[in-house]
Amino acid sequence: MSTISMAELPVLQFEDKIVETVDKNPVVVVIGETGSGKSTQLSQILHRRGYTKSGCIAVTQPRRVAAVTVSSTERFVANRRVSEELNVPLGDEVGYAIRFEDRTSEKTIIKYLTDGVLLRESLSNPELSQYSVIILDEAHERSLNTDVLLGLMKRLIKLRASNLKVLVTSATLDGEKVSRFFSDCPILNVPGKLFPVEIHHSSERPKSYIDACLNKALDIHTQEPEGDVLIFMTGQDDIEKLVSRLEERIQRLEEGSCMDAVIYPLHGSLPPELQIRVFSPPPPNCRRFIVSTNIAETSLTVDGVVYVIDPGFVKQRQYNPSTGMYSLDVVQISKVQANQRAGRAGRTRPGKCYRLYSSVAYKDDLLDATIPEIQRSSLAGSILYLKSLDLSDINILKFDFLDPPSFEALEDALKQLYLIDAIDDKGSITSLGRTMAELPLEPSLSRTLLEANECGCLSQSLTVAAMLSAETTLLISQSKSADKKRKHTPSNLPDGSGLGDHIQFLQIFELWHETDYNTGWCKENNLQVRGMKFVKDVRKQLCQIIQKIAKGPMDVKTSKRRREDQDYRSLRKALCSGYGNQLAERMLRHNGYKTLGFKSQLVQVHPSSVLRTDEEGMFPNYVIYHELIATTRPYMRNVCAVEMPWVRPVFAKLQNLNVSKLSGGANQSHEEVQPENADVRKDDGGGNAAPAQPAEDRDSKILAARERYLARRGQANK
DNA sequence: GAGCACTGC
Repeated sequence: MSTISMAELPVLQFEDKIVETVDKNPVVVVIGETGSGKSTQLSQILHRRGYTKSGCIAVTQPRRVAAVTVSSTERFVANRRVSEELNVPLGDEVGYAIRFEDRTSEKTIIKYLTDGVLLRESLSNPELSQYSVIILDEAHERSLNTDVLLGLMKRLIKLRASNLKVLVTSATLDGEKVSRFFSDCPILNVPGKLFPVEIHHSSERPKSYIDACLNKALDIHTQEPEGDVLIFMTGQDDIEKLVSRLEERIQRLEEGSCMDAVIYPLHGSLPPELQIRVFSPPPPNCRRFIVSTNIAETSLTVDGVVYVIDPGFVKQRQYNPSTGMYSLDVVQISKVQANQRAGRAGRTRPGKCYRLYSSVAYKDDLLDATIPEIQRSSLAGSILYLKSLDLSDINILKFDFLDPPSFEALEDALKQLYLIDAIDDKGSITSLGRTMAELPLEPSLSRTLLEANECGCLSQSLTVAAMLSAETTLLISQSKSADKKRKHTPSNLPDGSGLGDHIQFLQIFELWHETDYNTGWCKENNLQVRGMKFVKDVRKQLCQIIQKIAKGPMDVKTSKRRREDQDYRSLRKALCSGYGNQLAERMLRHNGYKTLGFKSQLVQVHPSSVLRTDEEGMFPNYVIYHELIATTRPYMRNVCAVEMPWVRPVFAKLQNLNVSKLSGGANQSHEEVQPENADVRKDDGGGNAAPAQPAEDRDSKILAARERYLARRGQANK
């Protein structure tokens, strides 16, 4: 609940300046710190000044409000506030659209939406002609979708120069860069409403972060006046360790020597009822310690925090396109993140932030901004999306990104798309690819769905795709101690008939379906109710889209498994069409696997898998995997037993792969794949953009990979 | 006995 009245919002003092700048320029960067009111006021200012006469105003956000915090009518904080201030019912003049929920009407003139939803709209209306203004809010968070949108906006303002205004809100540290991207457009600075935060740096890095956090927390508790403490850790493990040690040390403090304390862990896999504890105020004369992952950096705002302890690390997922493997690494945070964390101490009154690193380290070691997601992800989905837009004036490899992904990452995406028939051997999108782009799924799953439709197991594949979309949010996480207790009470959940995790996902959902989607059943089986409901929603949405594509009813009904397909052969075959490039072959005498994709690697089945071994203790000869993830070792996560002949068609395509053709021309040289307008961005100073590889190097790599593949294929055929 | 940070169409 905000206590700042409208008149106090800093952004309003700049109204004339903002309107004048927007009038004269197609794109404006707005640097507005927390509390400036930019999310709620920019749209209203432009509405007041007539910008809604020719269309509506879109305000995009990278995410909706965390599901645990809100009632069903507050998907965006800003959204509710704007409708109140304009004194109109939500969903009329002011509406919102998120996945599964469109609360807009013909009357809507200001529309809040996630950037993913705007991308979907753009698919059916590439010029986004209904909008006169598009505000990309929180663009500094640089989500994958925001980056795609930034590129599309740059293009769109050329096409709609006369009737479109774009506003991009950003952080202090990278506003210049965004401005350069948009041909040096003006930057407006709007101050925030945060209270001052005193920053204390350590003189050196501690040997143990947990110890250092522990000591700092106790110092605060014994020496500083009241106010809650927020501590940023990298993951559940460290959080649990710190929480238990902090509890122990605080108990040992002399009674009456300081106020009471409560300690709350906070991370995404915590059940909602434990997450919301941090929103209820503490009892009187009691200090709260919140030991949290990054979730408290942007997603959840905890009121009452006065002290922040920031060790300077975060766990980050990144994709390596040359191996097709994800890794989850602990990395240093960026300056933007460090400032965001510090700001969490100044929301209600002046605060303090203790950084467990030196000011020199802040200045010299930390990157200005976090490496954008687009440089850390597999791009198959985004590339397929862009291809389906039919931007005839641009080559996909020249698409103008604020931070271009590496050539390797683009090439990897093209190869993946080719192998699942989404693009042809010249790199043009196929009709299959167009259909795949309509589905809100990663391309490999879209492909599986379409194949399953041909094989008569569409319904099952819809379930698997939906379950995989929610997967990580399904199981309620157990702390280590609870895990030990559970060992003797084995799960009643089906085991995938030993065929692997995909099949288990299918069986779980079918069982839930038989209970008529009973929430008690979820709890009994240690499944997150929210996660399972999400699966149901995704499945429903996929059904609707599939039926729309097919222009008629399809067999999408969830049903008990049919007698004639006891071993799920059709489904597992269909999976091979989507995941043919993610096939692994077991080693001769042990349970390690080697992958048979572009680059062969030694990997293990993830310990959480339900894949079963045979009488001799061996796993199946071939499996397909959903993803490779390197944690302590390289693992295949979510595997499914398959048979070699099912994958042959994909292998035949691998053999004929000519990647230079896929990327738009056999003679394409290294220079040609630079983005358009490269001149504008030569000195973007980010240094994050990975350089494109020389063409000869690429070709020799591909040749070598092909030889290895042919050698393997010879063996496999024996 | 090893382990998944956080979002989203």
